[in-house]
Formats: sequence, C-alpha cells, structure tokens
Amino acid sequence: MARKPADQSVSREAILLAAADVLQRNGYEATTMKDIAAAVNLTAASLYHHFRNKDALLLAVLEAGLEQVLSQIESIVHSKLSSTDKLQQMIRAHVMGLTQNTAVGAAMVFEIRSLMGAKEPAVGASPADHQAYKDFVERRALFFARRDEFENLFRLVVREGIENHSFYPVDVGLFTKIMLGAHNWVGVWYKPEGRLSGEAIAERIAETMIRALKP
Amino acid sequence: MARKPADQSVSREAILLAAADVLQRNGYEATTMKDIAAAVNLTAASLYHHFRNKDALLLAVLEAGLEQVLSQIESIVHSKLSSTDKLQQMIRAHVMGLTQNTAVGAAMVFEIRSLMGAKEPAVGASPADHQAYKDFVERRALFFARRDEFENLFRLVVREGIENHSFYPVDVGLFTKIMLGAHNWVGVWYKPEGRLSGEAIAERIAETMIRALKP
DNA sequence: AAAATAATCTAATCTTGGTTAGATTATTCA
DNA sequence: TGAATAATCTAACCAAGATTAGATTATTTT
Repeated sequence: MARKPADQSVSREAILLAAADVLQRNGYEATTMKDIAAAVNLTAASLYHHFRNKDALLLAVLEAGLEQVLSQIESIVHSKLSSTDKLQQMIRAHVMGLTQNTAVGAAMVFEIRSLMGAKEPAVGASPADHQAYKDFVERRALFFARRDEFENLFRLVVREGIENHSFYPVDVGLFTKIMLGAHNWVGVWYKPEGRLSGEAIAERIAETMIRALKP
Repeated sequence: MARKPADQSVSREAILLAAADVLQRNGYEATTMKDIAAAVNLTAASLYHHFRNKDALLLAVLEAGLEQVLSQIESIVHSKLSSTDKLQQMIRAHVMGLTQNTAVGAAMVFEIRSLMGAKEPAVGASPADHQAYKDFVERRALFFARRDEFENLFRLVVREGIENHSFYPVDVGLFTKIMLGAHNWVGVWYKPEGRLSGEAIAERIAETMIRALKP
C-alpha cells in the first residue's frame, strides 16, 4: 500500500479525541491500542511516543472529558442565578456534554473501574518505572478528587435550593445520584441520529428533574 | 496443598451466581475464567464442562438476572393496581433486585455490549462450531428481545398513567430512559454497608419518580 | 459391581494484545 | 545546513488468558 504522504503528525489532542470515541464504543478492556491507533492512522507502537502506556492514555482521556464539563459546571454554580436556573443549566451542560463529545461521558461513566486495574511495577523494575507508577497513582487520585468535586457541585445546588425553599426537601445525596444516573445513562443510549436532539434531551431531563423538586 | 475432599459437585446455578458477582465487580473483559472458577473452587478448565465458552457463560448470567426481575415486573403490570401503584411497585422491584442480587443488575447494565463481541467461528471450523455459534446468536437475540420487553413494560405503565390522567404528560420514551438510568446507576454506586438500605433507596427513588410525574 | 456418565483436574496449546528495540523519516533550531 | 529532537514505522518479544486434550475420580444406572 502507498505510504500516506506524512499526514502531518498527530497531536496528543487528536489521539485523546479518537480514543475517547473508541473507548465509549467498546469499553476499556475491549479496545486495543491498535484500535485507537487505527482511528488516527497510526501504529500501535506509535502511541507509546505520546503516552507511557494504555492506562496513562485512558486516564488522560478521562481527565480531559471531566475537565471539559466541570469547568462549565463550576462557572454556573458560582453565578448568581436562582437555584432552579443553576440546576437547569448544570443539567443542560452535563447532558449536552454527554451527547456531543461522545467521549466525555460514557467513557467516564464506564471506564472508571478500569483505572483501578493498573498494576504496580515488578519489584525488580527500574526506578524510572517506579516513579512513573507513582505519578500515575497520584494523577489517578487527583482525577477521583475532581470527580467527587463534580458530584458535590450538584449536591451543593440541590441543598441550596432546599434551604431557600425553591426545592422540595429531598434526600440530597440520593437525589443527586438519581439525577446523575439519569444523565450518565444518556451516554449509553443516545444516538446522534435518534428522534431527539441532544439539546432536546438535555432540556427535557432538566424539566423532569426540576419538576421532581417542585416544593 | 491438601485436596479438598470432594466438595460436592458445583451446580450450574452456583456458577452463575458467583460469576455474576465477579462480573459485576470487574466487568466482562477484565474477569478471567480463572476468577470465576476460583469463586466456586474450581479450575478454569472445569467451567467448560458447564458452559461452552465464556460468552455463553456471560449470556447465561444475563438471562438469569433479567428473568428474575422481569417475572416480577410482569405480574405487577398485569395486576389491577392503579397506574401510580404499579409504577411504584415496579420501581421497587427493579431497584431492590439491583441491590440484592448484586449480580442481576450492574452486570446486566454494563456487560451487554460485551455480548456483541462474540466472534464467528473461522471459515474452516467444524460444523459443530457453526451450529454452536448459531445457537448463541439466537439466544442472544432472544435475550435482547426480553430486554426490550422489560423497557416496554415501563413505557406501558407510564403511558397508561398519562392516559388516565394520573401522570403528567411527559415524553414517554424519554421519561422511561431517565427512570431506568436512575435505577441502573444504583447498581454502580450501591454498597451494602452504605447509609441507606436497598429498600430505603428503592422506596425513595419510587417517590421521586412519581413526584416527577405528578399531573 | 460393571458400565456409562458426570465433574474435575493437570498440562499443553494458541492467540491476542500490550510493550519494547532499533531503524527511519521529518522537523526544528542554532 | 548540520545537529538535535520528534514522530513513526517494522519486527520482536512476552505474558496473560481462553480453550482443548487426555487422564482421573465420583456418581448413577442397570
């Protein structure tokens, strides 16, 4: 086959994007480095120039996805909208993120446990390997912290709304789980060519949640 | 190590139970036949006496889990309770199934796509292999059909409730997805030692959904 | 209790997929 | 432009894990 004329080097970003997509479709264990590489016209081996290993790649995908939504959510929370409006917009941001950047969501939803599978370097491994592992563990912890933060922001707004009597006094923790569950599930069934647009879905989920919170 | 004194032969049921548990924890690709075997004090090879292969085992787990909940749901739907009571009980059944038989739910939620990974026998494979594959594909289709049935029962009740003016006229399809998403997610975060019992969770989710449907 | 069948085991096979080594080609920078 | 660096590639390597073969032990059946 004719060699592609130096398709320009592939950016880390491009890899993350493609990887996220493949991961969402197949799940972590089921997607091979080759799959990901193929998605950007590279060889599996080439990926190792950009990422230390498969786990690091996964983590990078998750980080990117989380930050993307988290940044939006944060600014909404810190705005001075009413509790109802805040929640409405947070839900929209989350759900639309899930439907647009196919990556963002479902990957995050499903692959988190895979992160735990990273195995320590053997006792005889090089110090570099040990350092790399240590770094990984640290980044992973950071990721989980950010993830908790995400959930806490939703909790916060729900609690706030209850306190200022905008919302019915639900169990804050549980309601938040219910809500996030509903959102995350969208990443599982959503198809771009489906009956409802991402926006319409986001809109209606927000309505539903807010209706459930009506005092 | 001393050989275990003929621990009695392990039943297919026992394997399914154990497998479901392990699968829920690790996911399909990440759990090895050895893992499953270990959970019932067997050797990986021994599992092949009970199931044709890993895929068949997974499918059997999913079938069992689905049927268990589905049977309950069906009888509720066909009862003559009010739409509200039906829905309330259906939600309870589903969520409690998810929290009790740890197996049942989360496994089902996450592993379905794994089912699609089953690869056809090579062109040169034995006729027996081809037949086996054909059977598998058929059972799988049946499974998905049952699964759709499950979702449809929820849709049915929501629609019924809207028609008899018990429920607010939501988008039936979407609301059902929201609801099932919330349920399924329970299988992801629920921990038996957590703050809320499975029953309490089920109860409150039902309340929440019904509140969201208040006309 | 012999024969047939069921349930397990150990040992080997085979494939897949992550990872590494070393060479090659492109790019950038001094 | 020549040296350093970046990005890729091809070719191995290696380990893990599914599956198979064949032997062994238990349980039924007749």
